[in-house]
Amino acid sequence: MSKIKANKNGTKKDVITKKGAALFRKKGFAASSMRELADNIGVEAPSLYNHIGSKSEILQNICFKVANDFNMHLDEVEKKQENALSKIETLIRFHIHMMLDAFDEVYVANREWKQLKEPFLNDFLNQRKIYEGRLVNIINKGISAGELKNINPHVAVLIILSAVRGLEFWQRHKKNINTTDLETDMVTHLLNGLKK
Amino acid sequence: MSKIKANKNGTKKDVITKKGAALFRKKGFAASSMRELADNIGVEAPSLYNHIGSKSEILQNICFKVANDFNMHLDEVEKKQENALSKIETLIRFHIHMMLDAFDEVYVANREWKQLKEPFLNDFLNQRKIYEGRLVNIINKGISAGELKNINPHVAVLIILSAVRGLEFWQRHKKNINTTDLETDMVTHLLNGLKK
DNA sequence: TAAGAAAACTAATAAGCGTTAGTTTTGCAT
DNA sequence: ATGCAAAACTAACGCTTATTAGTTTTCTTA
Repeated sequence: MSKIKANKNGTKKDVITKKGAALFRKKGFAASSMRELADNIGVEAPSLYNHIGSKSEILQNICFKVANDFNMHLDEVEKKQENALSKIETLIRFHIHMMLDAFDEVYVANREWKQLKEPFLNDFLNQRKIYEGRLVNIINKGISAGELKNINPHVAVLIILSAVRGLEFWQRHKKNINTTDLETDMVTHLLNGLKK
Repeated sequence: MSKIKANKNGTKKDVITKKGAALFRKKGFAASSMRELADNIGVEAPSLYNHIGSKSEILQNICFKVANDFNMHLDEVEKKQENALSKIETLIRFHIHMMLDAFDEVYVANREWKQLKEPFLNDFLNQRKIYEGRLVNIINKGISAGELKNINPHVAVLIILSAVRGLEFWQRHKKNINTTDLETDMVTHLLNGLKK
């Protein structure tokens, strides 16, 4: 068959996307070449075009897959009949897990979305704006219900998202800190900052 | 004289560095071209080479200027005869001010250092490692002195640096939140997380 | 005002880029 | 075994890139 291995868990396109995410994280999208990506896969650059349409399309697939994962999870959380604090905890834990489990993809979606072309750039930014708006809503409801401190919900979202994004540095400190410890530390610290 | 304006506060090289930081922040280093940078300054691309050696040198100047500012400030803080908590507060405030006052430069140093060439890449990473080590030391002393909670100092540094870096999103939310309010909010929140 | 230096310009180069065209190889189904 | 489709290959295109060479303009200074 082909040289690009397509195991049961993914098509060849998936392999390219995965390797692309790893490369783009290491070197940045613009500084990565199709030739280098192909080399990492063990194939010549033009062969990639049997499976993908363009370099930009790889970035699109990465960014929108990540965005979709977060959106879908938020859908579920919103449906639940829980108080705001529980919802926020669930969301924080999901963010942490995404960061640890799909590190390359989340990292690229966070830092390389600028390189998306229109109309995808606009679409992506819009989705993120909406996502953050939904988070703000949850916090607002928590404040109204007397669950949370009367803080600026935008600031709260900013702090939470920033803290979780800090896990981008994770690789550098892996040796010094235990993973599950960090998760619980982070959750409790962030939640304590919100609780009334 | 020349078309590149050199006012009393900066040489022409400084102008190029400043405009470079702005461009690299907006589009990323690798996705920025010398032609576009020259265009932003109002000059042809080859003219830039009367003032700088290479594109890469611009990035080096940005990154090491930022690193130097942080290192020199930390030198001063370490000299002071203060408790750990005060030192940390001073440092947090400095980070926030750097982020707000030299936004483009700090942003680029934070996100585009990967594009540095050797030996500068190694040098930069080394400096950052040492800087973080010194922060860890301050926190460790605070713990020993009974000033701070007995937390993992690496986690503490991670959280502080991440939170401050979150100000990268600042531009998007400027309308919603007051600047000085944010600073005090951030300082108190971060310090409360450390205090015993 | 003339001389010299600083800094702009135009033109060009070599290298690398994403991508296409055309061909050959590979692997599966009959 | 044979035929077909998928996917690899080589070669090459047109474009953009950072940068250099050589020349002209601009400003400073005496």
